Amino acid sequence: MLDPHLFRTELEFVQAQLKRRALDFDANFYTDLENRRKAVQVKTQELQNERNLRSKSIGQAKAKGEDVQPLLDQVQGLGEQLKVAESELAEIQGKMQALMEGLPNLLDPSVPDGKDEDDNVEISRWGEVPEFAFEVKDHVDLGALHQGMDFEVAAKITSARFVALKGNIARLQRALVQFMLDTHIDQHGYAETYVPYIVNADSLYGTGQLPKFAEDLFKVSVDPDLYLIPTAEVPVTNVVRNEIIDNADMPIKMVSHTPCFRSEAGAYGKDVRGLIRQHQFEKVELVQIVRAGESEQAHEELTGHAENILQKLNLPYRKVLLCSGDTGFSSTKTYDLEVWLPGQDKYREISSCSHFKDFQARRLKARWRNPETGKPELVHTLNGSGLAAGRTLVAVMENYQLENGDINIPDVLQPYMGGMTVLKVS
RNA sequence: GGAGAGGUGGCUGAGUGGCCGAAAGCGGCGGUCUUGAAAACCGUUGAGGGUUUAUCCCCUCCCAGGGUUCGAAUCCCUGCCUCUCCGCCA
Repeated sequence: MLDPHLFRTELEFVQAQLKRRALDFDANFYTDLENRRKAVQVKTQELQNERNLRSKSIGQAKAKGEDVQPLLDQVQGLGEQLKVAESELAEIQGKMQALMEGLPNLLDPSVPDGKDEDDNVEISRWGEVPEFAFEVKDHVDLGALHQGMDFEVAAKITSARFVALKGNIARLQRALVQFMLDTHIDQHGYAETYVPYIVNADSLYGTGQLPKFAEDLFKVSVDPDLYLIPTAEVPVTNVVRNEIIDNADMPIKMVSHTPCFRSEAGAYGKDVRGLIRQHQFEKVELVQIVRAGESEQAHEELTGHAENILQKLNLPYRKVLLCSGDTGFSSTKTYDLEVWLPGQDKYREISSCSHFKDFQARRLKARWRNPETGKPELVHTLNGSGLAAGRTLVAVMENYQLENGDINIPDVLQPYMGGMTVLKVS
């Protein structure tokens, strides 16, 4: 949610900024609503004040043993007036709320204008794209060769866009997760966090998935409304919902490994082969809750933490700054990390690191107490994949493959694989 | 699943219709004292919003949502959550 104060003081600026999102914000509609809100709110509060004063005098008169009937006669009808005013106010506020919560975050000035992913800006590249002296296999063929990746059996168990992993391939994914967690905990200073995988609507509202993106979610219960998490961002960031955090506890850095569930509505026909786009996948997520002045630097650092995983795995990747048209609803600025996939002969997203400023915090009512002012202030939130484990598994398999289909195990993963150095095709 | 007890400020906890945004204690902040610190003492200390240049003033909030009433933390209804005991279970 955007700062309502900004709308009142710098409406043209907001309008111009939303235009970068290809959003035509109707300022007249807003101004109209806002003027009505102001008038009705003032009127309502005046009536409330009058009611309070009169009620108080009735109380005092009664205490003195006076006859209160004349006073009671005076308040005749006031309750009805107030009821009308209050419901009118509630209606206007509801409309205002609906308008505001549908608006995306304003983009950071450094975000380039553009229409879609083709206009994203490459910031850097790391690593050598491997040259193979043989025809490379993609992870689907490699997985089949190792009898470790079975899409048919998954489809039988549930439906399309799921996978069953077996044997060393399953273990390799687990090794990746353990390695990522240990690195973020021991080297990057994150606190391991275990959270529920089913969340309520308030939590999804807080991070911005609801009310706009309900169709992307798996709903598992109607009463109460509960959903499978699309990312650990939701439960982990909601740790601080409705909290006022002590200065001493800031900044908060949490890392969590969870499965993620996405309905992928509207993605039919995209990435139908393999592990790239599934309804369920494993991800290690980094979340930071920081002071306003620290968030930009935190964003760079957090992205660096995700990059460090790729570097330790020696996987070639590039860092991309998303353009205005590709930046997510809640984000003010997002870096994507794209790993090289030999099976596709291109870079594919493996991590998305976003900075939300106070956009989520305002929805979450997540604040910290600034010791300088003694007052609560909205925190800034950030998150990023560190990394998507399923896609990392794909990247390792494809980049580390040998001609006969064997897969070398990256050095850093070998301790997690019982000392194995290579996965042999049996 | 059955029975009972509860949800009040940063925390503990009093408050059963008006004098309550709310006692007391703890914690925090400021001060006195002290070379400094501790202790002691004094003062101060919830959040959100409206109006305003600002002060002032006003409104809302005692788990959430409804209701009763001139007036609700307090009474009624619904929901959610927590705790205790029993049963069951990993």
